[in-house]
Amino acid sequence: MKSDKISEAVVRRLPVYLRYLNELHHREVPTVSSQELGQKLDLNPAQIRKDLAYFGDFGRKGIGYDVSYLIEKIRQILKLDQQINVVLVGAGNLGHALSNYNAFLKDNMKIVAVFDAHTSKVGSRINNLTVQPMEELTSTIQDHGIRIGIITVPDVEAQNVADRLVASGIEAILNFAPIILKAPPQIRIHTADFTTDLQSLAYYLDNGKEEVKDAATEMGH
Amino acid sequence: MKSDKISEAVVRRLPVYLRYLNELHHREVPTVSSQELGQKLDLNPAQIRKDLAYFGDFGRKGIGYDVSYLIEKIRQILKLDQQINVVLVGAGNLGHALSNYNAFLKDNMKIVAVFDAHTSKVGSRINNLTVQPMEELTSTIQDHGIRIGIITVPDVEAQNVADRLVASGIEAILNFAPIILKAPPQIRIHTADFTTDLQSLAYYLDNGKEEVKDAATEMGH
DNA sequence: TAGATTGTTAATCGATTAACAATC
DNA sequence: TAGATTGTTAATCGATTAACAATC
Repeated sequence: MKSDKISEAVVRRLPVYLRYLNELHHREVPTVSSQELGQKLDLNPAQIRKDLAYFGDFGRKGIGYDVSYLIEKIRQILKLDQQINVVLVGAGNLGHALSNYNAFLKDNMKIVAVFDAHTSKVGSRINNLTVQPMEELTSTIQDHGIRIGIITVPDVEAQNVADRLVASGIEAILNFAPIILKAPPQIRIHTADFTTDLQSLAYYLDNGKEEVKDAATEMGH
Repeated sequence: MKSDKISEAVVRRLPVYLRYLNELHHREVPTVSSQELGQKLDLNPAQIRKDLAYFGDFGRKGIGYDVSYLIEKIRQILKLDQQINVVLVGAGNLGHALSNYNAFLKDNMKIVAVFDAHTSKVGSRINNLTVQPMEELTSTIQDHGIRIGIITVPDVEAQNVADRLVASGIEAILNFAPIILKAPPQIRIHTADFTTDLQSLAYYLDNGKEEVKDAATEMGH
């Protein structure tokens, strides 16, 4: 166990582990090896062991990892052992879709407020939350101890919304607007930009179309 | 110019460059340096030059890059100089939200068909497309020459949908279900999983809360 | 005990950054 | 010409993987 600087790549894999561990737990599987995890998650077993070892000695030699115990530990590491309140800004289609994922975010993250700058949206109900006007942003964030903001507004408004979230004391932002947000360095920003995802996929389309059939032998399922 | 193996990291930056270049073009800026690009996109200028140099000598020493020319080149590299048809499977909230992004995907990617397994959804209109039943999946993909599939179904259905997309001749998949899909290696899969994004953000929340104020000096805006 | 599997070190691999000659 | 900026090589940095002693 060492707690130097954990790389973002490691941190991003933890929720992936957690998700599959939850599935195992649901199936009442008591233990799992890095081998099995690696196979299921398309990762190198050594990498998984190393990732986990950054945070503690969670496994048992010859046995593997106790599923329930590892779930508990990863949830602690990710701070999902406490409720984390989230605010969503932008009550459009995407914001609407995300607010429905509260069920998914069961691990103690919860969207507790929704905001929109447009009066046409304010007051409408989204998934038993009432869309609030931007004027109430700061007070709501502070009153509810909201720590994470999700931005689902059009790109031209995104930086302004980010600035307001930061000014209101938010600590991290998940940004769905296709723009690079600027913020103070202590604010963590993840950008979820599926236009970028989709366009980079296009690169891998095979225009040649020749030797595609040969490669089809090794099926990974 | 070398065309060995381009790493995925490089490919994923290209759409980011393209997006900002489009903005510059819109503002009628004629040329841009790697320096300026780096500043705006939070990337090292040397990295940008290197990324672009994989594909050709697009810049001019002492001048920088011609915006229009670079846009043209990147679109060619990403294969966005041709129309790429996309199918979306899963007409729930998220699918609905994404189908509205057709405007965003202006660079010649187009969602041309939407499918759902549930009879309650089939026949309804989404963004002037009619939701089709799964039985028509293969024929529609083949008739429209659809090459990319977007999966927005619940996680338990995702692998099955992926298998059917692959069997229908799709070449790449953008997966929004929180699951690791298995597919033959020649099928490119990108997973856009915002529960993972959000949970990894939680890690960076500062529970100490002490020296936050000091770090707030260097504002990146 | 024998087999399995961890935690960790060392080796490898790959990606980022610095530096600079070439040149617009 | 002098200043700016590319393309590219070399140096650095970091992440992944292999290997194996420790041990359940």
